[in-house]
Amino acid sequence: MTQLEPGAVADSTAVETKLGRKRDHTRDPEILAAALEVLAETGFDGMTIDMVATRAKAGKATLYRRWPSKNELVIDAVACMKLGDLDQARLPDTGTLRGDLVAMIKPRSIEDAEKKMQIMAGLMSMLSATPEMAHAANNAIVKPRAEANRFLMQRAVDRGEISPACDIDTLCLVTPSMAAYRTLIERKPVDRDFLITLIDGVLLPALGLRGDADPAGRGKVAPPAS
Amino acid sequence: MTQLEPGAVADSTAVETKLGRKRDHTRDPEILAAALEVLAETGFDGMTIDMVATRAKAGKATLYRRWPSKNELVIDAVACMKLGDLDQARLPDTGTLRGDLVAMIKPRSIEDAEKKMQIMAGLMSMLSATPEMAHAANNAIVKPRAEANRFLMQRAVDRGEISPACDIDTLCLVTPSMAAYRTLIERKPVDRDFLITLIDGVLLPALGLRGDADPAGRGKVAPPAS
DNA sequence: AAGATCCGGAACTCCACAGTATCGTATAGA
DNA sequence: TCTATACGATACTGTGGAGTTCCGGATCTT
Repeated sequence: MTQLEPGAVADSTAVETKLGRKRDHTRDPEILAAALEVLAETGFDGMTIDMVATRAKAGKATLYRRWPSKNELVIDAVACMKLGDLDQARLPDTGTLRGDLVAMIKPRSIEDAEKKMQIMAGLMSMLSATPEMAHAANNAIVKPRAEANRFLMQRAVDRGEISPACDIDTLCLVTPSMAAYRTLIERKPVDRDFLITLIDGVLLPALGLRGDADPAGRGKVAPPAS
Repeated sequence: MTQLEPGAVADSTAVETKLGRKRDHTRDPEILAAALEVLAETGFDGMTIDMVATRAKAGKATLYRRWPSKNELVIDAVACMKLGDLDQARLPDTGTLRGDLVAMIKPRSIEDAEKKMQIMAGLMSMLSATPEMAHAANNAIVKPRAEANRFLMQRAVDRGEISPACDIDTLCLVTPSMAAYRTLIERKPVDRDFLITLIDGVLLPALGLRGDADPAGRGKVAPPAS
């Protein structure tokens, strides 16, 4: 094809080829992205190589030139998954733990997590058979979120907002676990209300803070932005 | 075959047949049990009708005489799944919430839950495509456990051990959710230590009780205003 | 322009499994 | 013993998808 849709992915086809022998497979990103999409929509078993190829506007042969099997392709796709904006440097810092936790609830973030959960659902059948897949999936999908929570909670400990005796290692998994459960099994939406309920009904009480009221004297409760 | 293994399932084949036209499919229980076993071991997509038939020492035709398709068989198997010993009448009553929660941790119960989780993992790929399956699975596998937790917590509220302001509806889902996450995604064992950690590190603190000690003052938790 | 390289598309093979059909046999009732 | 019924085993068919091969065309190199 001579031209690409302008909207989708930027034309990266004819970039590196001038380096003579350097011809790596420049279509990899599109293909991996397509694989993730199909994975989220149909699950691993429902997904066919043709679907991925078609979605990526690639030939099936191209996929097999790069990955030896469907399994490898999916593992690669999950491993190369972009992680979203969960870098510790970019996490909110509102002065209170509740403020931070609430500030992490953004439409963008929710949507991102939802898509990841769909992917996770599609991978479930594969997890028990392929341990490396289980590992890759956990690392790419849920661990980052748990780590972000742990960071926020640890900072709250450091500033004296919550007690160091709190079981942060366990508590930072509450939100990811219950969100996963809600999406994968209950099939209910993980929306803002649900997350607020988790924060005020589980996390903060467990940390010795009251739900949506300002605890001791520490000010700065971020207004739940409506 | 003339004889059956004595150990396995009691010979229920030649029981009802004397009722003339009453010949219902007396092998159903064995077949459904076999289906659940295979489901737990290989997942829905890896499971074949032959596996189930072989496991149940039945012919493939027998399965198709009873269920029109693989889908229906699995749905039936999950729906008919025995629920374990979670009847409210038989729940522990030790006098304290912590005592009750800890008393629910029994090897039998853990093992049972683990098997259910394996089945749930095998069903995941089916859930999005078959809503009735999602519903059946949730009802049969996790809801009973959440309901048991809710019952124990509500009793604790009634006896004044914890505040009525606590978000029991959410908290009764903490254990099932985090156990599911740990089994399905982290692939770690849900053992006694983990469950105790949940009770003392999340549930009781969130309910205003201290982890492993009895809160002398039993301070009423201030209701989340507004 | 000529040659080389890579890609998209499509046709092909092979195999596993869903679902069907057939047959021999065990059991129950007469 | 004779008949009927349900079952187990097995052979068979059809289909869908993994993986392979081939070809025409596009792009870059020389």
